[in-house]
Amino acid sequence: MGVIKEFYKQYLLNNKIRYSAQRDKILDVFLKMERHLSIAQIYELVRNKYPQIGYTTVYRAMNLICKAGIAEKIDFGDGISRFEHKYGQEHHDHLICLNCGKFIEVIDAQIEELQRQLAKTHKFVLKGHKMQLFGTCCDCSKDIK
Amino acid sequence: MGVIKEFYKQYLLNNKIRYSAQRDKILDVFLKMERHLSIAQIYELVRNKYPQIGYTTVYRAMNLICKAGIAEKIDFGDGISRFEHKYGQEHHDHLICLNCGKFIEVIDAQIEELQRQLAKTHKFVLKGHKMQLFGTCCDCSKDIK
DNA sequence: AAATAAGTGAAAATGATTGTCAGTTCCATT
DNA sequence: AATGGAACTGACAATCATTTTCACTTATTT
Ligand SMILES: [Mn+2]
Ligand SMILES: [Mn+2]
Ligand SMILES: [Zn+2]
Ligand SMILES: [Zn+2]
Repeated sequence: MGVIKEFYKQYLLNNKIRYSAQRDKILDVFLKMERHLSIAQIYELVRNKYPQIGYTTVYRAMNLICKAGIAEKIDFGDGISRFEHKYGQEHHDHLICLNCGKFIEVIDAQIEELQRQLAKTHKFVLKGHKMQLFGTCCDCSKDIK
Repeated sequence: MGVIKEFYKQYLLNNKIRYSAQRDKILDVFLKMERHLSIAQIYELVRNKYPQIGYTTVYRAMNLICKAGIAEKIDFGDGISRFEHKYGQEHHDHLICLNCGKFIEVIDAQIEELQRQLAKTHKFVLKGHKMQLFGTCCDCSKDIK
């Protein structure tokens, strides 16, 4: 059994939440999936393997998985929440292509440090941040030109 | 007549869009208002002065004002769009208090420069960015402690 | 003035997300 | 093993911000 599943079970145990068959299957799907899928896409994957599981249950399970710290809900500003892996992943931000929707995960230690300083300057206790750079990716720049 | 209103009229003229009484009044309200108001709040202000103007018209007018480059729609991730002044304003990002909702407008030249470099590194043609720092503001830190 | 185009506002539609609730499953206690 | 309560499920309804529709009015052009 994977370490993440053990971690999840422990989280549920600590919070007196049951580890149901549905939650197990949805976690499996999430752990195997590509990054940044929407609920609709995750539900589609779930439905292929376990057609009896409902949409609402996927919603609830994903919210639980987020609360446990295994997934993170991300918002690219298009009204659709996407989920990405969080457990054991380092923090990163996103470069998003406005043309094809592709995105690149980026991390810049200098920016992160400057963000901390900026918060300090304004006497904010920093809890997190969101940074998204929008533009045209390398491939799309060629096409457009 | 203010320079912004002239600019708006010119934008509408260039795009063969009429300058209606409603659009005029909604622009007036927007130009006088505080920053970062939602549609519901803008509509409330509009309704006080011009009770005959409908909610839908406010929506449409604000979208136009955005397209003209006079307002900018901002998304703090809570499902509600807010609008801020853009004409003649310098770009800035936001520090947002998770406790009281207050926010501070910030700009950091070093971060902006590093963002440009980061995009360049990944061969992205940068069009814009969104950066929000979340935390607890100075006042709320006191209260919580 | 007539014809055409654009704008308005009330109401309905949309779409993502959350709440409800009757039926089911799980667990601890007898 | 039986039972009673708590948690869970899934279909459906509700919510809420935003967009679309459409009959009607207003402005512009011929
Ligand atoms: Mn990512
Ligand atoms: Mn601002
Ligand atoms: Zn692209
Ligand atoms: Zn605060």
